[in-house]
Amino acid sequence: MAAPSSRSAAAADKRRQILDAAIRVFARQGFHACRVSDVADEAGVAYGLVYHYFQSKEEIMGTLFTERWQIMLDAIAEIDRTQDIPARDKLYLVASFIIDSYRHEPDLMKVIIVEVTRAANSFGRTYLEKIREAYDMIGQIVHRAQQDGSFKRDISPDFAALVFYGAIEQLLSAWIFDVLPQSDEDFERTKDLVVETICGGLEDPNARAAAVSA
Amino acid sequence: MAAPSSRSAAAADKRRQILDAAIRVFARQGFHACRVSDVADEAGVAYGLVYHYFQSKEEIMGTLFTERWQIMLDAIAEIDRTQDIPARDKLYLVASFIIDSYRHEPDLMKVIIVEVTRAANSFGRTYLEKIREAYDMIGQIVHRAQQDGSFKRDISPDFAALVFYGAIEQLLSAWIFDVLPQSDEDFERTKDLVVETICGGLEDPNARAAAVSA
Amino acid sequence: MAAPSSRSAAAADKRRQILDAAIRVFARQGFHACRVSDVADEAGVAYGLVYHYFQSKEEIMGTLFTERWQIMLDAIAEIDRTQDIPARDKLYLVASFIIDSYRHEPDLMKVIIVEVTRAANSFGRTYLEKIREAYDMIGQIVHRAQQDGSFKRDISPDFAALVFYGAIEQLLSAWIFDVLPQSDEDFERTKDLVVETICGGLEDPNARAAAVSA
Amino acid sequence: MAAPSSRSAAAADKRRQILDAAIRVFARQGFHACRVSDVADEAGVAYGLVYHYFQSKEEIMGTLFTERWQIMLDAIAEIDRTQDIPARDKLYLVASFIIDSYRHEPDLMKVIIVEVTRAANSFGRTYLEKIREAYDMIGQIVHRAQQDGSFKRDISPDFAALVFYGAIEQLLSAWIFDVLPQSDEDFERTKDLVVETICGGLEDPNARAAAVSA
DNA sequence: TATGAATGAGCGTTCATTCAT
DNA sequence: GATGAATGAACGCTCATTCAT
Repeated sequence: MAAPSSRSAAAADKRRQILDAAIRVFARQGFHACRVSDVADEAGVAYGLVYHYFQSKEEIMGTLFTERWQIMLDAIAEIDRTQDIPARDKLYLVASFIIDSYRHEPDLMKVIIVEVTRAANSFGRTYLEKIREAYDMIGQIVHRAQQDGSFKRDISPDFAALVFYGAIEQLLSAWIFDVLPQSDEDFERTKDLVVETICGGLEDPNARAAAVSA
Repeated sequence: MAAPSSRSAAAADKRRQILDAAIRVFARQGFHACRVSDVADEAGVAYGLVYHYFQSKEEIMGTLFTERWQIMLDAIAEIDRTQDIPARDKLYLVASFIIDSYRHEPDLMKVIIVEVTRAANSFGRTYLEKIREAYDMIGQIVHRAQQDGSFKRDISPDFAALVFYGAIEQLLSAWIFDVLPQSDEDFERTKDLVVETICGGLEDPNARAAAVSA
Repeated sequence: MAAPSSRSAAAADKRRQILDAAIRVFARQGFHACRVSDVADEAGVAYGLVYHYFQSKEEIMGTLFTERWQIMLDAIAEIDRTQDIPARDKLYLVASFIIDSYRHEPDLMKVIIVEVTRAANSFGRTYLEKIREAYDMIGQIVHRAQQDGSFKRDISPDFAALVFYGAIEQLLSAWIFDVLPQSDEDFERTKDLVVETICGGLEDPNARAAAVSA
Repeated sequence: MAAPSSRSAAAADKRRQILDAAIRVFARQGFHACRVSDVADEAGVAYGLVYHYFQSKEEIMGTLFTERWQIMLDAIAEIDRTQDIPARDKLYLVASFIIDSYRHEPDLMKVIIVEVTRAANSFGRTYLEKIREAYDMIGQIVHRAQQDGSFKRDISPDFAALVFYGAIEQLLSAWIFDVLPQSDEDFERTKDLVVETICGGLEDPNARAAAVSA
């Protein structure tokens, strides 16, 4: 394909600059605490240009969320589509994708988590349907695992999805709040542990078996 | 008369009226989207009276959170203090207390969850220490269960606490978003299931055993 | 005369307490920057009691000014009435009275100078007539001195009064601003010097005489 | 075209419009009694534009004072720098400059005198150092006159400066209060008289000589 | 007389959005 | 596309004053 004309390429650049600046500013100050001029300043563009590319401050946030969330939805769908791997491994891949997203783009993920998925009074409500698509796909994974007998059937898939996603989001929040260490090793161990906790449970099966047999 | 002096009683009443009104208004409109005058109107008092009892809009929120969160901390401490009941049952009681809090005071719990514990850019940061006290106590319960052998030792107590609390908060969020049914039966089943999921895991132990033995 | 009943005496006490507190508060914070409650707190009385004794915050200021200014007017009138002392000595007595007023009641004088006589946009306008009475009396002293030949006739008495009073007020301002030393000796020397300056002039008469004779 | 670029010229115009409007509004209503919207209305600009050019209402006042006071300081410095004119003539030029400032820009000078130099509790304190620079320069003029023998040495230059400036300010206040006539002739005569009073004194030297010789 | 809770108008400031150039 | 001046509605907070007790 032919490269876009330099004019539109430059335009796309400016638009991207604004979005990238918004990620940093929203992450640093929070959506409500920052001004549109802060975004423009961070992007190094004129105030009014923000309104040339976006209808409103909200639209910037919406663009950031929609772009990124769709990437995650696609990734989960891809994971789910893969045949012949156990549900536990699929959940591991989902956790892995989300945690790596945070690892590689902490500002963007912070913004999405803090300002959208956990903000029930503002964007959370607005993008509820998109957010739920993620839960639904996770629920699908659980559902199939129950069909093939690997997961217990007494926990509804939707419920399991909420618990699984809630656990991951809480871990991301802890990183965002800077109350958990964030080395590469920590990220990797967290992937294992969250899946182990949700799939395997906290209880020691031997202890239980022992208690039963006793 | 048994009633307290009419003066101080009336004063306390007005303060309470304002706090109760704030719960409803914050729950309905969100902290940032509502005005102080909305709270005053809802309480049926003059604008200025709000500032007679509270220094700022923030202080109202802080008062609501601190009051209620302390009740929860006390309840968890009490549960933890009880001897001779299994960790799983302690976690059940914790989940039960939180879920019943929501059941009986949904507006207040909505406000606390949405505006404080999940609001990393505003009150969440401010009250981080208080919030973490809850995680710590849950972590203590897990820690003792690992000591007595009932819980596996390969998951750190702090990690387990985050997962457990995150799961519950996500369930509350689902109710707040009105995407889960909220009958008494639903609340009761949720208590069981969240504990069963976190403690027992999603996987079918028999399937695993079968797979292993196969 | 019989003493007032204890009730009215107590009442007078409270009123006085409020006035004295107002002097301190107005001096410390300024009339506009302080609240009525600051005055009540300083006086150790209930908020509402201030409004029992005074119609408004302005009335407190007015009372303070009127009380004190009248004392000064009476003093100047008394000085002026005295026969057989030179005009220069009368002006010395006037300067002395004002400076001693500041020496003994700096807060009260600060309030009167800063909040009334120099506040052209508020109380200064309101009490203009009372303020001018002081100028007029000083003008009278000058006028008589011109009649008896001790003062030159080419400077109008009103003009001379403005200059004389303006000089004193500027000196008080310097003390209020704390840019001039305030020992008893400083106060005494100032009395002499301000009169010497205004009556005798800054120029060295010998130098002038020498220049003329040269 | 000889005019500056329309953009920056327009911008500068608006800023000037606001400052000029502020002079009129502050003079008419007083700084504290007027609202920012009064200034905007008087300037014929939108409310928010005031905050585009100035950080706060206080900054407008500060800008007006600083601009104008510096002009006066420069003028006094220039007068002081002139060689070979008697101190009395230098003081005449200083008085002349200040009085002409009032004559030509009465609103601005009213604002500066009433809201800054005589407002010990607000701007007066803030700009104390700048205000004192004027006194210091006047004191310098007196100091040199004492060195060359034309002025008596028993009055400290700082003291003389306060008396001189205080006298002028009191005269300006009288004009501001509208209690002195303000024809061109009045302004001119006042220049002479204030210098004659302060330098030559109120007393008739002949009378004194006569008294002494008698 | 004494209290302090109750009232509500008023104002400085912010900032998303628009628009002329 | 790009700029940044211009707009004005909105809101938190203050505080003089009133009033029920």
